[in-house]
Amino acid sequence: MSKSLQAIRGMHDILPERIALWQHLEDTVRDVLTNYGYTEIRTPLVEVTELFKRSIGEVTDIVEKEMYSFDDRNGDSLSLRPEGTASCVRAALEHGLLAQPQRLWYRGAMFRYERPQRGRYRQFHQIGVETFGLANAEIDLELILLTARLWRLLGLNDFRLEINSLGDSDERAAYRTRLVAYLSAHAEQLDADSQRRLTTNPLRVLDSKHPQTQQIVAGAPTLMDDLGDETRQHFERVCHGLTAAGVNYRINPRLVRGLDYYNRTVFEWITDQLGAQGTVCAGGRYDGLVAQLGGKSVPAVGFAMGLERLVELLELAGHVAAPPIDVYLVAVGEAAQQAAPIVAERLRDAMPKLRLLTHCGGGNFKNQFKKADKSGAQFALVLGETELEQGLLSLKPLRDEGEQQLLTFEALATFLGERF
RNA sequence: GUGGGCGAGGCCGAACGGUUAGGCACUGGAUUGUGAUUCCAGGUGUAGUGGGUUCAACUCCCAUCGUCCACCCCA
Repeated sequence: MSKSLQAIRGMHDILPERIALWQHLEDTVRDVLTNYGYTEIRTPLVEVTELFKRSIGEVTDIVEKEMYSFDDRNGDSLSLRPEGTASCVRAALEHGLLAQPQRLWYRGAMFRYERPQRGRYRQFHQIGVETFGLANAEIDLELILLTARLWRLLGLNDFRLEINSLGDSDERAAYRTRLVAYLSAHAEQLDADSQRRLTTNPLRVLDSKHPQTQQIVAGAPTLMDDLGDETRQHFERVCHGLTAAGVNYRINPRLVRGLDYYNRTVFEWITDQLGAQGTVCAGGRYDGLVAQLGGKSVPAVGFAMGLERLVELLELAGHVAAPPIDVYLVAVGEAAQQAAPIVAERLRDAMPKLRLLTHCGGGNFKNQFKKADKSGAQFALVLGETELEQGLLSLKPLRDEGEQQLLTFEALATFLGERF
């Protein structure tokens, strides 16, 4: 058990008992996105390392110490993708998708070499959405409203929405200077991590969890004061739209995102039910990234959600979507066992929607009925010597009262057809 | 990378320095062609691994591996 082969630390199997939950989540998200006019894009799991360095930021933790990077056989440095936006932008650029506005989404595994803990894994799964060529606040709003709808459909209502504006790059630079000045004046009261970030990434000091640092931060200047008219109006339009749509939100002036490419609107959906990793969906605007990766300047907004975290919430909420089957075909005796798959095919032809499980592997009646019961099937369909001789099938209800009846195939198809 | 908790059968799990409770699940039987209830019987553990202390270790100590939680970071 302990010394046998096992999955890599932080990478987990998703077992059959849990798969219904995953599929429910994935299907719901896909349907919502499709209905909003978004199309899926699929990109490779591996990209040249350079792509992530240039998009996420060379000095971010993700790039500095969390990427699974390796040299290809020809010496190129490649990396497993730690997030989806960079690949999406790369693909859009490469295939000339950016001449028009695009609404794209993707799903799949991401990889980060972090210490695993609740809600955080080395291989984890995201569904992300990226829009290109849309500069107005309305698209920021659409994305947030879309996620709000998604939570409603999933029955997840314990989230809070936090939003902020990071301004444009020059505004942020001005703010950064003011912030560094303020924090430097209190440098000796900051925790060690925050002192270090003072030089590397001062904005991140804002969301430090250290109590004493938080006290200092509480008195810090806020970015809002440095926003110009245009940026401010953009943000206000998003806020007003949320209000008009009846979506509650909280402006959190200390909300900054960990990836360098964000500007203007940033938002996070947060829950308190998952311990320390409470962010379930997060994103924002990144108008500079496309140009940064070599394209023309194209505005962009996107977000990503963490599926492991959402699945855990669905589970906590009591969603147990085990897929029951409709009919379990019991076949006892050599001849019946051989005939069963053929009969099953005829049933499937007649009722394409029927969820029919054929018993395979022998066993007596008692044995097979036990399995029929366990399967959750509504009915057991019996094919034994008697049925075979008479060319009939027995149908027995397993979930409610009712007699077992001997039916012709046609009568059976009619009966089941009315139900499934 | 830092700090802490935890490792017993397929799963969960009590107690205890002196030959490992119990529950669930599983298998067979009571029922020869009929499940879920009930009753009876049964199998599965060198207690993650290695070392130490002890007359004696699942229990105490150390190491190692794994896992979980938190910091960091982030979905």
